[in-house]
Amino acid sequence: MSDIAAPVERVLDDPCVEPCDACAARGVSICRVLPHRQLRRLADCMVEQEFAAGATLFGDGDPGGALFNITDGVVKLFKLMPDGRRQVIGFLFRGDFLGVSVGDHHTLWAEAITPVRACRFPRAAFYNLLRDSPELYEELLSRAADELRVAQAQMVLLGRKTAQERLATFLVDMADRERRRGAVPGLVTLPMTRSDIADYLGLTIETVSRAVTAFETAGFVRRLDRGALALLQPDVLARLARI
Amino acid sequence: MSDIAAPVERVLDDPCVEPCDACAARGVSICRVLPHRQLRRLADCMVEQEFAAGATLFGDGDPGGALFNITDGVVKLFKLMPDGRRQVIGFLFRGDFLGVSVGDHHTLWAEAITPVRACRFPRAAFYNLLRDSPELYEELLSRAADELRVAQAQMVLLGRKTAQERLATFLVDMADRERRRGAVPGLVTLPMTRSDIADYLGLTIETVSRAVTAFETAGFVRRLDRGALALLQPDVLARLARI
DNA sequence: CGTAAGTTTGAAACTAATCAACTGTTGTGG
DNA sequence: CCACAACAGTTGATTAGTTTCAAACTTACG
Repeated sequence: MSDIAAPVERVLDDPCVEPCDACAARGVSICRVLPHRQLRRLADCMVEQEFAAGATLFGDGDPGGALFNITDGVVKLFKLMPDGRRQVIGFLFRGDFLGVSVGDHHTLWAEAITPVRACRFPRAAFYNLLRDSPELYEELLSRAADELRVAQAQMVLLGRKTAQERLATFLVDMADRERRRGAVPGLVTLPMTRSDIADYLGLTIETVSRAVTAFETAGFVRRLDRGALALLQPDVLARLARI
Repeated sequence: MSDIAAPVERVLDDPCVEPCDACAARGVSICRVLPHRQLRRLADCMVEQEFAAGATLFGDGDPGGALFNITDGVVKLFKLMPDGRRQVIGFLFRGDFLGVSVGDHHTLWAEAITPVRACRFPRAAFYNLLRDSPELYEELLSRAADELRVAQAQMVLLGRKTAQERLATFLVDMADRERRRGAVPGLVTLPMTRSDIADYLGLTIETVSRAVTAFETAGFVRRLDRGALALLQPDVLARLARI
C-alpha cells in the first residue's frame, strides 16, 4: 500500500471516496454536484452492485427501499398490464439516476438489458443526505423536471405520431444520447431488442421491422452488425421525428 | 378597519397572508406545507390572476418566468405538432401546481377551459423561497414524483390500451379526482370538450363519442346535461381501465 | 328563435395488428 | 469445429380497430 502514489492523508481521511474517483459515470451523475464531504457520506451508504443482462433491479410492487445510479450498461423501465401487455417507459444509460419517481413502493419494473453496474442507495439514507444537501436537492428536482419533459414528449409520440415518425424520433433521440456519451455520431448501437423498441414506441415488432426496412429502402439508415444502425440522413430523420 | 374582528397584531404583522386564509385551495395546494412566515413571503411575491375560459396562461416557447397555483377552475396542458396535431398532457384543477417541469422556457401550452383563478409566482422569487424552505422543496419533489408516476401510467394508456379502455381509465380517474375534491361520487362533470378528451386519450372525437355510446348501451354510464356523465357501474369501468 | 359550435352516427378507407412462414444469429454441447 | 436448438428479426397475407369523410343532430347562446 505504501507504494501507491496517492497522498497518504487522503487515503486516511476518506478511503470510501476512492471508488468514486475512478468512476466513469462521475461527471454525468447526480453525485457530480456533491462537495467532497457529502460525496463521502453518499459513498458510505451505497453499495456497488452488478447485474447480468436480463436481471431485475426491482419489480412493480417491490418496496421502494433502494435507489440506483447507473454507472455502466443499459437498463429498461417498463410497466406490465395484468394480461401481459407491456409498455417500456424508458431506457437508462451511464449517469442516469433511477429513483426520482420512487415512492414507498416501486410502480414499474427495472431490468438490465446489458450487464449493468450501479450504485445502490438505501432510500432512507439517501433522503437523509438530501436534507443536508441543497445541491443534491436542486439536482434531483432539475432531473425530475427533465424526466417530466421527456415523458411529455413521449406522450405526443404515443398519442399522435405515426409508426415511422415514432421510429425516427427514437433513432434521433438515441443517436443524440450516444453522441452526448461520447460515441461516434450518426451511429446507433441499439442494445435493446426489437421487442423492447416496439413496447417503447407503442407498436409491434413487425411494424418496427417494417419501418426500419422502409428507412433503409429510402436510404435514411443502413443496418450494421449486432443490430446497430448508421443514420445516413439524420436531418431527414429529425424532420420526420418533429413533424 | 377598526371594526374588523381579526386580532389587531395579526393585521399589522402579516396583512398579506389574509387572502390565503380565505383561499379554497389552501388545504390542497403546495402552500399548505409552509409555516406562517414562509407563506407570507410567498404571498408577498405572488399575484392573484383570473383567466376567462379559453384564455392562455402561457404558450410553448414563452419564457418560463411564471409559475401558477390553480385555486379555481380547470386548465388543460397540451403540446402542438407543427402540422397542428395536438396532444393534451393533462388537466389541472383546484390545488394543482403548474411549474414543476418548467425550465427557462415553457415547453407546452396551458389554457383555461373554464374561468380560472390562479396564484402567479415569478420563477426567480419562487426559487429563492425554495432555497430557504425545505418543506416546500420536499413538497415539490413529491409532486414531481407524483406527476412522473401519472405520466408513466398515461404512457401505458397511450401505448397499449384500446379506445374503450382509455375512456374507462379517464372516467374512473376523473371521478376519483372529483370525489377527492368533495364532489358527488359517481358523477363526472367533464368541463372539457370531446376534442380535449380525444387529444388527451390519443383518439379522435368520433372514437370517444362511440365509446361513450357503447358504455351507455352497456349500462355502464348515463349521459346527463352539460356533458356530465353518471358512472352507473364504476367497478366495471375500473376493471376495464386496469386490464 | 336562429345560428354556431359541439356531438353523435354512418360508411368507407387506412394504418397497424395479427397470424404465419421464413431467415438469420447466437450460443451450446457433442 | 460443426450441428443444432433457441431466439431474434424480417417478410407476406389477412384482419381488426381506429381514422377519415360526410351528414344529421343537439346544445349553448346572443
